[in-house]
Amino acid sequence: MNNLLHLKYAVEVEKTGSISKAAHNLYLNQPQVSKAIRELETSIGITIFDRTPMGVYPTKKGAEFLTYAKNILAQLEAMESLSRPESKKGQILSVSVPRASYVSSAFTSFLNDLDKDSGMNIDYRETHSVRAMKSVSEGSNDLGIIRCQMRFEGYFLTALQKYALKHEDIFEFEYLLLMSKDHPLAKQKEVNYKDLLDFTEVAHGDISVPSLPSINLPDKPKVFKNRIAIYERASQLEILNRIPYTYMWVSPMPKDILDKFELVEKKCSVPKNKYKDMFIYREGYVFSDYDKIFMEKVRESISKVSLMIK
DNA sequence: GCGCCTTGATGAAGTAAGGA
DNA sequence: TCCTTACTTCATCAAGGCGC
Repeated sequence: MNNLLHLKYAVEVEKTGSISKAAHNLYLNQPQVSKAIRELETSIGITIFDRTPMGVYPTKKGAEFLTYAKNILAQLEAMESLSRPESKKGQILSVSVPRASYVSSAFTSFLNDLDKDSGMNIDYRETHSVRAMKSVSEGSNDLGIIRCQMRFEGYFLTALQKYALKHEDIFEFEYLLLMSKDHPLAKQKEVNYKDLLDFTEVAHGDISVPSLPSINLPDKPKVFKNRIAIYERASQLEILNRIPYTYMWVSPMPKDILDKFELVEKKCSVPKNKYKDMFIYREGYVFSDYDKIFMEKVRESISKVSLMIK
Protein backbone atom coordinates (compact mmCIF):
# COMPACT_ATOMS: atom_id res chain seq x y z
CA MET A 1 0.00 0.00 0.00
CA ASN A 2 1.52 3.33 -1.01
CA ASN A 3 -0.13 5.84 1.30
CA LEU A 4 -3.45 7.09 2.60
CA LEU A 5 -3.61 9.72 -0.14
CA HIS A 6 -4.04 6.95 -2.69
CA LEU A 7 -7.05 5.68 -0.74
CA LYS A 8 -8.46 9.18 -0.73
CA TYR A 9 -7.96 9.45 -4.48
CA ALA A 10 -9.63 6.08 -5.06
CA VAL A 11 -12.63 7.04 -2.93
CA GLU A 12 -12.98 10.35 -4.80
CA VAL A 13 -12.74 8.53 -8.15
CA GLU A 14 -15.52 6.18 -7.06
CA LYS A 15 -17.63 9.14 -5.91
CA THR A 16 -17.30 11.04 -9.19
CA GLY A 17 -17.10 8.02 -11.51
CA SER A 18 -14.32 9.81 -13.36
CA ILE A 19 -10.58 10.17 -12.88
CA SER A 20 -10.65 13.61 -14.51
CA LYS A 21 -13.45 14.88 -12.24
CA ALA A 22 -11.79 13.36 -9.19
CA ALA A 23 -8.52 15.05 -10.15
CA HIS A 24 -10.34 18.37 -10.47
CA ASN A 25 -11.99 17.94 -7.05
CA LEU A 26 -8.66 16.98 -5.50
CA TYR A 27 -6.88 19.98 -7.10
CA LEU A 28 -4.63 17.57 -9.01
CA ASN A 29 -4.14 16.68 -12.65
CA GLN A 30 -5.72 13.76 -14.39
CA PRO A 31 -2.40 11.98 -15.20
CA GLN A 32 -1.37 12.11 -11.57
CA VAL A 33 -4.58 10.58 -10.27
CA SER A 34 -4.55 8.01 -13.04
CA LYS A 35 -1.00 7.07 -12.10
CA ALA A 36 -1.83 6.96 -8.38
CA ILE A 37 -4.78 4.63 -8.96
CA ARG A 38 -2.63 2.40 -11.15
CA GLU A 39 0.08 2.26 -8.48
CA LEU A 40 -2.51 1.47 -5.84
CA GLU A 41 -3.89 -1.36 -7.95
CA THR A 42 -0.40 -2.72 -8.54
CA SER A 43 0.50 -2.58 -4.87
CA ILE A 44 -2.62 -4.42 -3.68
CA GLY A 45 -2.76 -6.75 -6.66
CA ILE A 46 -6.36 -6.14 -7.74
CA THR A 47 -8.07 -4.04 -10.36
CA ILE A 48 -10.15 -1.49 -8.48
CA PHE A 49 -11.76 0.24 -11.46
CA ASP A 50 -12.84 -0.81 -14.90
CA ARG A 51 -11.85 1.98 -17.31
CA THR A 52 -14.20 2.99 -20.09
CA PRO A 53 -14.34 6.01 -22.39
CA MET A 54 -17.34 7.20 -20.36
CA GLY A 55 -15.59 7.02 -17.03
CA VAL A 56 -14.56 4.39 -14.51
CA TYR A 57 -16.58 1.84 -12.52
CA PRO A 58 -15.52 -0.20 -9.49
CA THR A 59 -14.95 -3.89 -10.13
CA LYS A 60 -16.53 -6.37 -7.69
CA LYS A 61 -13.29 -6.67 -5.72
CA GLY A 62 -12.68 -2.96 -6.18
CA ALA A 63 -16.03 -2.14 -4.56
CA GLU A 64 -15.10 -4.36 -1.62
CA PHE A 65 -11.71 -2.69 -1.36
CA LEU A 66 -13.31 0.78 -1.48
CA THR A 67 -15.60 -0.14 1.43
CA TYR A 68 -12.52 -0.89 3.53
CA ALA A 69 -10.78 2.24 2.23
CA LYS A 70 -13.72 4.41 3.30
CA ASN A 71 -13.70 2.77 6.72
CA ILE A 72 -9.99 3.49 7.14
CA LEU A 73 -10.43 7.13 6.10
CA ALA A 74 -13.41 7.52 8.44
CA GLN A 75 -11.42 6.03 11.33
CA LEU A 76 -8.50 8.29 10.49
CA GLU A 77 -10.83 11.28 10.61
CA ALA A 78 -12.04 10.09 14.05
CA MET A 79 -8.42 9.73 15.23
CA GLU A 80 -7.55 13.20 13.98
CA SER A 81 -10.59 14.68 15.72
CA LEU A 82 -9.10 13.48 19.03
CA SER A 83 -6.22 15.92 18.63
CA ARG A 84 -8.47 18.90 17.93
CA PRO A 85 -9.03 21.34 20.77
CA GLU A 86 -12.00 20.34 22.93
CA SER A 87 -13.63 23.75 22.47
CA LYS A 88 -13.70 23.23 18.70
CA LYS A 89 -15.01 19.68 18.94
CA GLY A 90 -18.05 20.67 20.96
CA GLN A 91 -20.87 18.21 21.41
CA ILE A 92 -20.89 16.04 18.32
CA LEU A 93 -23.56 13.65 17.07
CA SER A 94 -23.87 12.40 13.51
CA VAL A 95 -26.71 9.97 12.83
CA SER A 96 -28.93 8.64 10.05
CA VAL A 97 -32.31 7.43 11.26
CA PRO A 98 -35.70 6.36 9.89
CA ARG A 99 -38.66 8.71 10.08
CA ALA A 100 -39.99 7.56 13.43
CA SER A 101 -41.56 9.62 16.21
CA TYR A 102 -39.94 7.57 18.96
CA VAL A 103 -36.52 8.37 17.48
CA SER A 104 -37.25 12.07 17.04
CA SER A 105 -38.58 12.13 20.61
CA ALA A 106 -35.30 10.58 21.82
CA PHE A 107 -33.39 13.12 19.76
CA THR A 108 -35.35 16.01 21.30
CA SER A 109 -34.61 14.65 24.76
CA PHE A 110 -30.93 14.33 23.80
CA LEU A 111 -30.84 17.97 22.64
CA ASN A 112 -32.52 19.12 25.85
CA ASP A 113 -29.69 17.61 27.87
CA LEU A 114 -26.94 19.34 25.90
CA ASP A 115 -25.12 22.37 27.23
CA LYS A 116 -26.00 25.15 24.77
CA ASP A 117 -22.91 27.15 25.83
CA SER A 118 -20.37 24.40 25.02
CA GLY A 119 -20.84 24.42 21.26
CA MET A 120 -22.45 21.61 19.32
CA ASN A 121 -22.16 20.01 15.92
CA ILE A 122 -25.21 17.85 15.29
CA ASP A 123 -26.00 16.04 12.04
CA TYR A 124 -29.40 14.31 12.23
CA ARG A 125 -30.65 12.82 8.97
CA GLU A 126 -33.96 11.09 8.38
CA THR A 127 -33.54 8.68 5.52
CA HIS A 128 -34.21 5.12 4.40
CA SER A 129 -32.23 2.08 5.48
CA VAL A 130 -30.03 1.63 2.42
CA ARG A 131 -28.97 5.27 2.45
CA ALA A 132 -28.32 5.06 6.19
CA MET A 133 -26.07 2.01 5.70
CA LYS A 134 -24.19 3.84 2.95
CA SER A 135 -23.81 7.02 5.02
CA VAL A 136 -22.47 5.15 8.04
CA SER A 137 -20.21 2.95 5.94
CA GLU A 138 -18.70 5.95 4.15
CA GLY A 139 -18.26 7.86 7.40
CA SER A 140 -20.79 10.58 6.51
CA ASN A 141 -22.53 9.53 9.71
CA ASP A 142 -21.08 7.74 12.73
CA LEU A 143 -24.22 5.99 13.86
CA GLY A 144 -27.41 4.86 12.21
CA ILE A 145 -30.76 3.29 12.88
CA ILE A 146 -32.21 1.15 10.11
CA ARG A 147 -35.64 -0.41 9.81
CA CYS A 148 -36.16 -3.76 8.19
CA GLN A 149 -39.22 -5.83 7.55
CA MET A 150 -38.67 -9.09 9.45
CA ARG A 151 -39.16 -11.28 6.39
CA PHE A 152 -36.30 -9.39 4.66
CA GLU A 153 -33.97 -9.59 7.67
CA GLY A 154 -31.57 -11.89 5.80
CA TYR A 155 -31.22 -9.38 3.00
CA PHE A 156 -30.37 -6.61 5.46
CA LEU A 157 -27.86 -8.76 7.36
CA THR A 158 -26.08 -9.56 4.09
CA ALA A 159 -26.06 -5.86 3.20
CA LEU A 160 -24.62 -4.95 6.60
CA GLN A 161 -21.85 -7.47 6.06
CA LYS A 162 -21.18 -6.01 2.61
CA TYR A 163 -20.91 -2.51 4.08
CA ALA A 164 -18.67 -3.83 6.93
CA LEU A 165 -21.17 -2.63 9.53
CA LYS A 166 -22.05 -4.01 12.96
CA HIS A 167 -25.61 -3.93 14.25
CA GLU A 168 -27.60 -4.15 17.46
CA ASP A 169 -31.30 -5.02 17.48
CA ILE A 170 -33.26 -2.45 19.46
CA PHE A 171 -36.96 -2.65 18.67
CA GLU A 172 -39.38 -5.18 17.19
CA PHE A 173 -42.87 -3.92 16.48
CA GLU A 174 -45.90 -3.95 14.19
CA TYR A 175 -47.08 -0.84 12.39
CA LEU A 176 -50.14 0.74 13.97
CA LEU A 177 -52.96 2.87 12.65
CA LEU A 178 -52.81 6.46 13.75
CA MET A 179 -56.03 8.48 13.76
CA SER A 180 -57.90 11.23 15.53
CA LYS A 181 -59.54 10.31 18.83
CA ASP A 182 -62.77 11.40 17.07
CA HIS A 183 -62.23 8.96 14.19
CA PRO A 184 -65.21 6.58 13.71
CA LEU A 185 -62.86 3.63 14.29
CA ALA A 186 -61.19 5.14 17.35
CA LYS A 187 -63.63 3.46 19.74
CA GLN A 188 -62.83 -0.03 18.45
CA LYS A 189 -60.17 -1.95 20.36
CA GLU A 190 -58.77 -3.43 17.17
CA VAL A 191 -59.44 -2.38 13.59
CA ASN A 192 -60.11 -4.81 10.77
CA TYR A 193 -58.16 -4.14 7.60
CA LYS A 194 -61.39 -4.04 5.57
CA ASP A 195 -62.73 -1.26 7.83
CA LEU A 196 -60.19 1.08 6.24
CA LEU A 197 -61.89 0.95 2.84
CA ASP A 198 -64.18 3.85 3.71
CA PHE A 199 -61.42 6.14 4.95
CA THR A 200 -58.56 8.18 3.53
CA GLU A 201 -54.95 7.19 4.05
CA VAL A 202 -52.39 9.89 4.76
CA ALA A 203 -49.09 8.72 3.32
CA HIS A 204 -45.68 10.23 3.33
CA GLY A 205 -45.06 12.07 0.08
CA ASP A 206 -41.31 11.58 0.02
CA ILE A 207 -40.56 8.09 -1.25
CA SER A 208 -36.88 8.59 -0.45
CA VAL A 209 -37.90 8.13 3.17
CA PRO A 210 -40.09 5.04 2.91
CA SER A 211 -41.11 4.30 6.46
CA LEU A 212 -44.68 3.36 5.80
CA PRO A 213 -45.85 -0.17 5.14
CA SER A 214 -48.03 0.86 2.23
CA ILE A 215 -44.90 2.04 0.44
CA ASN A 216 -42.61 -0.69 1.71
CA LEU A 217 -44.91 -3.52 0.82
CA PRO A 218 -45.54 -3.66 -2.90
CA ASP A 219 -47.36 -6.97 -2.49
CA LYS A 220 -49.65 -5.67 0.23
CA PRO A 221 -53.30 -5.48 -0.87
CA LYS A 222 -54.23 -1.92 -1.70
CA VAL A 223 -57.47 -1.44 0.18
CA PHE A 224 -57.54 2.34 0.25
CA LYS A 225 -59.76 4.27 -2.12
CA ASN A 226 -58.43 7.68 -1.16
CA ARG A 227 -54.93 8.69 -0.34
CA ILE A 228 -53.23 11.98 0.52
CA ALA A 229 -49.47 12.26 0.17
CA ILE A 230 -47.97 14.77 2.60
CA TYR A 231 -44.28 15.59 2.86
CA GLU A 232 -44.11 17.32 6.19
CA ARG A 233 -44.59 15.46 9.48
CA ALA A 234 -46.30 18.22 11.46
CA SER A 235 -48.78 18.69 8.60
CA GLN A 236 -49.50 14.95 8.60
CA LEU A 237 -50.35 14.98 12.29
CA GLU A 238 -52.35 18.19 11.92
CA ILE A 239 -54.45 16.64 9.14
CA LEU A 240 -55.05 13.47 11.15
CA ASN A 241 -56.14 15.63 14.05
CA ARG A 242 -58.47 17.91 12.09
CA ILE A 243 -59.92 15.48 9.57
CA PRO A 244 -61.36 12.55 11.49
CA TYR A 245 -61.89 10.27 8.48
CA THR A 246 -58.13 10.03 7.77
CA TYR A 247 -55.65 7.51 9.12
CA MET A 248 -51.94 6.82 8.77
CA TRP A 249 -49.60 3.84 9.26
CA VAL A 250 -46.92 4.57 11.85
CA SER A 251 -44.45 2.85 14.11
CA PRO A 252 -45.45 3.07 17.81
CA MET A 253 -45.46 6.72 18.90
CA PRO A 254 -44.70 8.38 22.24
CA LYS A 255 -47.73 9.31 24.36
CA ASP A 256 -46.87 13.01 24.56
CA ILE A 257 -47.06 13.37 20.77
CA LEU A 258 -50.37 11.44 20.65
CA ASP A 259 -51.79 13.68 23.39
CA LYS A 260 -50.49 16.86 21.78
CA PHE A 261 -52.31 16.14 18.50
CA GLU A 262 -55.25 14.34 20.17
CA LEU A 263 -54.53 11.13 18.27
CA VAL A 264 -54.86 7.45 19.11
CA GLU A 265 -53.09 4.35 17.83
CA LYS A 266 -55.01 1.19 16.89
CA LYS A 267 -53.80 -2.30 16.17
CA CYS A 268 -54.77 -3.66 12.78
CA SER A 269 -54.03 -7.22 11.83
CA VAL A 270 -52.36 -7.36 8.42
CA PRO A 271 -49.95 -9.92 7.02
CA LYS A 272 -46.19 -9.34 7.02
CA ASN A 273 -46.49 -6.44 9.44
CA LYS A 274 -43.50 -7.26 11.63
CA TYR A 275 -40.57 -4.85 11.63
CA LYS A 276 -37.28 -4.49 13.41
CA ASP A 277 -35.15 -1.40 14.05
CA MET A 278 -31.45 -1.71 14.77
CA PHE A 279 -28.47 0.48 15.54
CA ILE A 280 -25.71 0.26 12.96
CA TYR A 281 -22.10 1.42 13.14
CA ARG A 282 -18.77 0.73 11.46
CA GLU A 283 -16.66 -2.21 12.59
CA GLY A 284 -14.12 -0.95 15.09
CA TYR A 285 -15.97 2.31 15.64
CA VAL A 286 -15.62 3.58 19.23
CA PHE A 287 -18.79 5.26 20.53
CA SER A 288 -18.34 8.83 21.75
CA ASP A 289 -19.99 9.89 25.00
CA TYR A 290 -22.65 11.70 22.98
CA ASP A 291 -23.30 8.59 20.86
CA LYS A 292 -23.86 6.65 24.10
CA ILE A 293 -26.23 9.30 25.48
CA PHE A 294 -28.24 9.35 22.24
CA MET A 295 -28.43 5.55 22.15
CA GLU A 296 -29.62 5.49 25.76
CA LYS A 297 -32.29 8.09 24.93
CA VAL A 298 -33.47 5.92 22.05
CA ARG A 299 -33.67 2.87 24.33
CA GLU A 300 -35.63 4.90 26.91
CA SER A 301 -38.02 6.08 24.22
CA ILE A 302 -38.52 2.47 23.07
CA SER A 303 -39.26 1.38 26.65
CA LYS A 304 -41.94 4.06 26.93
CA VAL A 305 -43.72 3.26 23.66
CA SER A 306 -43.42 -0.47 24.36
CA LEU A 307 -45.31 -0.06 27.64
CA MET A 308 -48.10 1.73 25.78
CA ILE A 309 -48.68 -0.94 23.15
CA LYS A 310 -48.71 -3.87 25.59
C1' DG B 1 -19.36 5.48 -42.07
C1' DC B 2 -17.28 9.70 -40.73
C1' DG B 3 -15.86 13.35 -37.84
C1' DC B 4 -16.05 15.27 -33.41
C1' DC B 5 -15.88 14.92 -28.60
C1' DT B 6 -14.82 12.87 -24.16
C1' DT B 7 -12.20 9.90 -21.40
C1' DG B 8 -8.18 7.42 -19.65
C1' DA B 9 -3.18 6.10 -20.36
C1' DT B 10 1.38 7.26 -21.10
C1' DG B 11 5.69 9.75 -21.74
C1' DA B 12 8.75 13.76 -21.70
C1' DA B 13 10.29 17.96 -19.85
C1' DG B 14 10.27 21.10 -16.35
C1' DT B 15 9.44 23.11 -11.40
C1' DA B 16 9.63 23.21 -6.42
C1' DA B 17 10.70 21.56 -1.92
C1' DG B 18 13.32 18.97 1.25
C1' DG B 19 17.24 16.30 2.77
C1' DA B 20 22.10 14.74 2.68
C1' DT C 1 25.14 21.38 -4.89
C1' DC C 2 23.08 17.26 -6.00
C1' DC C 3 19.55 13.95 -5.60
C1' DT C 4 14.93 12.43 -4.76
C1' DT C 5 10.18 12.99 -4.69
C1' DA C 6 5.96 14.94 -5.96
C1' DC C 7 3.82 17.49 -8.95
C1' DT C 8 2.48 20.28 -13.39
C1' DT C 9 2.11 20.98 -18.20
C1' DC C 10 1.87 19.48 -22.70
C1' DA C 11 1.42 16.22 -26.33
C1' DT C 12 -0.11 12.03 -28.16
C1' DC C 13 -2.67 7.82 -28.55
C1' DA C 14 -6.62 4.51 -28.25
C1' DA C 15 -11.38 3.55 -27.43
C1' DG C 16 -16.09 4.43 -27.51
C1' DG C 17 -20.42 7.48 -27.78
C1' DC C 18 -23.03 10.54 -30.52
C1' DG C 19 -24.93 13.31 -34.26
C1' DC C 20 -25.23 13.86 -39.10
